Amino acid sequence: MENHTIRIKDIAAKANVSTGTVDRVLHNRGRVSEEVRERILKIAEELNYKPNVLARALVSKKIYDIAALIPDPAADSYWQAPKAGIGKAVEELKQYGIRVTEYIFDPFQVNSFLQEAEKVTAAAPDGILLAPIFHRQSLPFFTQWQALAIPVVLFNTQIPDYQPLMYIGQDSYQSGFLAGKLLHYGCPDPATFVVAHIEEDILNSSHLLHKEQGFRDYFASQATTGAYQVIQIDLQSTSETAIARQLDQLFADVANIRGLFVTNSKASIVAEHLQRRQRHQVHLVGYDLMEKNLHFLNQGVIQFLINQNPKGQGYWGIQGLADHLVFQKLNNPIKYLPLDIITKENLQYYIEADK
Amino acid sequence: MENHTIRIKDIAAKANVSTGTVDRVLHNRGRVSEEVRERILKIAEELNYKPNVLARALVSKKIYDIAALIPDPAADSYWQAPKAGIGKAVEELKQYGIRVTEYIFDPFQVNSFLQEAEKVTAAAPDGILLAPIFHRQSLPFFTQWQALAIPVVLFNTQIPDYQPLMYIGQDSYQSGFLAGKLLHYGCPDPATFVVAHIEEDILNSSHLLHKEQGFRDYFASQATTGAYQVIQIDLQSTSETAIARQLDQLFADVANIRGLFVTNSKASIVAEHLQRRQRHQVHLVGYDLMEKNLHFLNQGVIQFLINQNPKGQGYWGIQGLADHLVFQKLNNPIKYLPLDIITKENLQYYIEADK
DNA sequence: TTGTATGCGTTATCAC
DNA sequence: GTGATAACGCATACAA
Repeated sequence: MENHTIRIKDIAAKANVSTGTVDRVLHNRGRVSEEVRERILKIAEELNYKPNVLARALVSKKIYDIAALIPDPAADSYWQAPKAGIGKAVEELKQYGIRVTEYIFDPFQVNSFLQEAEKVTAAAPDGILLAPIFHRQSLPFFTQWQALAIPVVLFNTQIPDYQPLMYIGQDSYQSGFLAGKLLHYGCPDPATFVVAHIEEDILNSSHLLHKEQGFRDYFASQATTGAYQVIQIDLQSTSETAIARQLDQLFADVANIRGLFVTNSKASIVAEHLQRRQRHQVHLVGYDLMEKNLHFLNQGVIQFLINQNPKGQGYWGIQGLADHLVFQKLNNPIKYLPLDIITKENLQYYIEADK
Repeated sequence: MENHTIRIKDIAAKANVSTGTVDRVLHNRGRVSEEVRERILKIAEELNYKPNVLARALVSKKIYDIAALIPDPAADSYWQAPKAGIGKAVEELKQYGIRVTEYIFDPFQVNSFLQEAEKVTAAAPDGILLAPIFHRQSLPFFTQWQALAIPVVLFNTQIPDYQPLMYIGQDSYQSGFLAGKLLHYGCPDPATFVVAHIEEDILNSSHLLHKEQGFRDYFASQATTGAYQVIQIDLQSTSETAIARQLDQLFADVANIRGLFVTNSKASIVAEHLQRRQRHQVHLVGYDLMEKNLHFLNQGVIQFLINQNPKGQGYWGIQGLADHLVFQKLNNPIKYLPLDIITKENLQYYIEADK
């Protein structure tokens, strides 16, 4: 009864060669006769050899440098969470030689992104984690990095027509679909629902359009179709009260609005307005556990938040890169994180959740 | 610039002793003069020494035997998931010397539990993971195992007045509270809501009573209190159609029932009845992603399921034991898993979720 | 009471 | 082309 896990030594013995030779074929370093090579490969296969990761990490002095190209949390606090997730992954993986250098850009300054991306290229890291919020501007870098054979993991925003090593994030379309369900369930009677985009460059943000499409399709898919109307509004805060004015106008123009769906993490801006105008009959669904959102969730102004699990996105992004670089494990190229439904009553278990 | 992580050798050099001596004080094996002992401890502290887990696991031939005392999935398929979670954790931890032996008991046979628990005691494992669904019968074993200094981790069911190494599971009370919210949000008008316990020995299952209490308290906490009535029903299926009869009786006796809350994983039993009787206006909330439940979730008969994350419970249970046994890491004694809200539209991301 | 030597499985550097 | 062999950091049997 062979109980012990089989090691390089075992396959060396079985093949009548030394461990050095086995190692050379297992790592494709050549300098091995074809005949021996095939024999060893076959035996390794038969014995179902699995390298001991611990021993490998212990002996390997190789440091894997990963560049994390992420927006500045100081400019938009949403990005605190992915940063925290990255930190958590680093903590777990540093003993395996994973190092992460962060390149922080201003999410409102394209130039800042371009600068930092250039730095990343110059640093020639072993892997790149990136939130490609500037769609168009990201594309040339992808081709650069591809040419340099640097694996890239994307999170937060999916980029059509580009296949990274991995994408980590949510299915935007389905999350909009879910938002439709949540508003509909709380208001089954015929009504008008509003999709609100806030302070976004919509045309450069296809994922927000996917959310809107999912939302519209939910209502279109209901049997009693026609009873629901979905309209869209694009809120830009050029001045302090600009958004308030736009919303007042909306409610003046459109009758029977019973629900609003905010497609990014800024539902609190709408919530504040609803509360001030005492529009208790209007339900509100948004994204992300931002402090301000939580305030209005607890007040009952926001009914549900869909958690994009931003911390998990950072965490799994680094993990995915590590799987590729050190563990040679291949993952599914798309990792959709769950669409967590957060309400006042289950919030507490998500704010301290680790992953 | 000292960059490398500090090792036993480093502190040995600094203390002018050998690595063997340092090792002896670090592991409290005695045979070291008090003077040297203190010096070493102080230096280790100063240098912030952290043992290299990899090297330790590599060299240690110690096998940690963990006994998992769990109900038979064949008797109640709910228990498949914790079993799968245990398997996943074992897969990740076996290279650290973690072995798990499963002791499977019939969840409907107290004697079966007693037998298996005795076996566990006889096996004298290094740790125990247990779903204590037989409350009273578990208690004497806890004292036995405590006397033997075997760490115990509980999952699924919290036991009052007993402090295990860790409890993994949900906050039953809060999940009932959440169920109240979900039914109320979908039916804000005055109505009657029913708490249904199915095929359970209620008096021996305090966690179900906690769910009921949370549910009741939700409605009691609403401003418009008095508008909602909450009643309880205990469904026992002595015969094929017994439950159908009880439910028919319920709807005959009580007017204006708009929602049902099933406190265990058997909401599908109620769902089947609601569908047959075409009671579309009655909402249904239950627990767990059982195949039958998913069927009715997709049919729209069940509106929401609260996911107890049973796979995660098994997974984190073993992880918690491993943290204690091999990594010497101390965890919070209570790990409440999130109350995941599952609906048709976000289901897909939970059925294949890994943890 | 203390120090030395050996091995865990893998990698990498040498000689041959 | 191939096979010894030394290291990685830690644990431990044994020698001193």
